[in-house]
Amino acid sequence: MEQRIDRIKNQLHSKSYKLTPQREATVRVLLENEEDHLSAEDVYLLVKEKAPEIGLATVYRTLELLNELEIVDKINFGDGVSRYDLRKEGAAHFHHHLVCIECGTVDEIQDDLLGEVEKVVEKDWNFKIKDHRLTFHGVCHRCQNAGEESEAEKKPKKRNQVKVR
Amino acid sequence: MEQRIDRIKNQLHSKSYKLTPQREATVRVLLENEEDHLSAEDVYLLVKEKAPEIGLATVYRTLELLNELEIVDKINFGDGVSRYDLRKEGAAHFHHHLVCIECGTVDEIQDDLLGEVEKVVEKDWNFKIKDHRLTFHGVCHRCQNAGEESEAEKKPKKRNQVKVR
DNA sequence: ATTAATAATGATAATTAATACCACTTTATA
DNA sequence: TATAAAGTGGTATTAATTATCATTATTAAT
Ligand SMILES: [Zn+2]
Ligand SMILES: [Zn+2]
Ligand SMILES: [Zn+2]
Ligand SMILES: [Zn+2]
Repeated sequence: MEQRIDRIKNQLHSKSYKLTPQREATVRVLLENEEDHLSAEDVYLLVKEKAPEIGLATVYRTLELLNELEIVDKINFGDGVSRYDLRKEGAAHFHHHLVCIECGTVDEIQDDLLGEVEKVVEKDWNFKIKDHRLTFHGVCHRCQNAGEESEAEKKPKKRNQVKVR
Repeated sequence: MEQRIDRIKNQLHSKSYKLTPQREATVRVLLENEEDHLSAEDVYLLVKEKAPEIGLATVYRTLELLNELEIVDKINFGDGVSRYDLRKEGAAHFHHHLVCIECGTVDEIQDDLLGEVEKVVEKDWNFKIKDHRLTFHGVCHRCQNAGEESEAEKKPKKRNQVKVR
C-alpha cells in the first residue's frame, strides 16, 4: 500500500505534479476500494470521511489527473455516470468487465482475452490500437444458480465480485 | 427502406405499441443516418426538419422504446452523451467500434470478432452473455497516413466512416 | 355515433453529472 | 522576503436526461 503510493507519487513528480494531501487521500480511497467501480461522487463521499475539508471539484480534478497519467481508467457502464478503475500495476491492457443484468454486480476479467482480436484489427483495419473497452452484459454465475446452491461445477473458475453503485 | 419500416412497425405492434407519425419520423431519421452514431439531440434536430412539431421528450421516449425492442443499441463512447445505433437486421451480435483519438471518427466493424472469446467467458466464468460492447481507441488509418496518401497497402480492407458529433 | 378509458405527445420544470469560475491558500523560485 | 505558479474549495453554470402535466389522439365499450 505505502509502496504503491510512493510509486504513484513518483509518477506524479515525473510529470511535475505534486502529491498533495487531497490527492493522496483520494488515491488511498481508490486503493482501499480497488475492487469497486466508484463514481466521482462515491469517491468524494469516501474521501470526506478522512479529509472532510476536501471539495468535490478537487476530487474531479484529481480523478481527471490520474486518468491522464493512466493510473486510473474511466469507464461507463451505461448508467449515466463515469466510474474510475485503478489500473493494475504492470497490466499490459485494461481489464474486462461482466455486468450482471439481474443483480447489477460487476465482475472483472484480468486475463488478456483480446490478443488475437487486436492483431486482426491492427492488420485488417490498419488501426493503431491504444486502448480498449470490453464489457459483457448478461447473467452472472450467482444469479444463474439462484436456488440450487450446491453443484460445485457451476462455480466459475475465477471470480472477483464488484458492485456498481 | 419502406419494407424495413414495415418490419419495425410489426415489431412495435407485436408488443402492442403503435408506429405513430412521430415514431415513424424518428425511425426514418435513424435509417437515413444508419452509418452515424447520433445523440438524442442530433436525432431531434434531424427529425424537426421533417416534423417540426415534434418534441424533444418524444424523441427521447421513442429512442428508449426502440432500445427496449432491441431495434437500436444505446452506446456511450465516453464523451458524456448516449448515442443510438440501429441494430443491423439479422446481425447476431452488436457490432464493434474503432474510435480515432486524433480525428474523432468512429468506424464500425461488423465482423464477429468475439466468438471464441465469448465461449471462454461463458465456460470459465459461467456467465450467460446477453450482449457486449467492444470499442477500440486508437489512431485510424486516415490519421496514420497523414501526408503520405499513396501507399495502397496501408488502406484498410474494410471501412465504414462514421462521425461522432 | 357517443362516451369512456387508454395511449401518446409537447412544453416545460426538475434533476443531476460534470465543468467553469474565482477568490484564497500553499508551494516553489528568484 | 517578494513574486510567481500550482492547487484548492465553494459555488455558479452547463448540459443531458428524466419527470410532470395538461392536451390530443386512439381504441374499446355502450
Ligand atoms: Zn474494473
Ligand atoms: Zn447477478
Ligand atoms: Zn455502430
Ligand atoms: Zn483519425
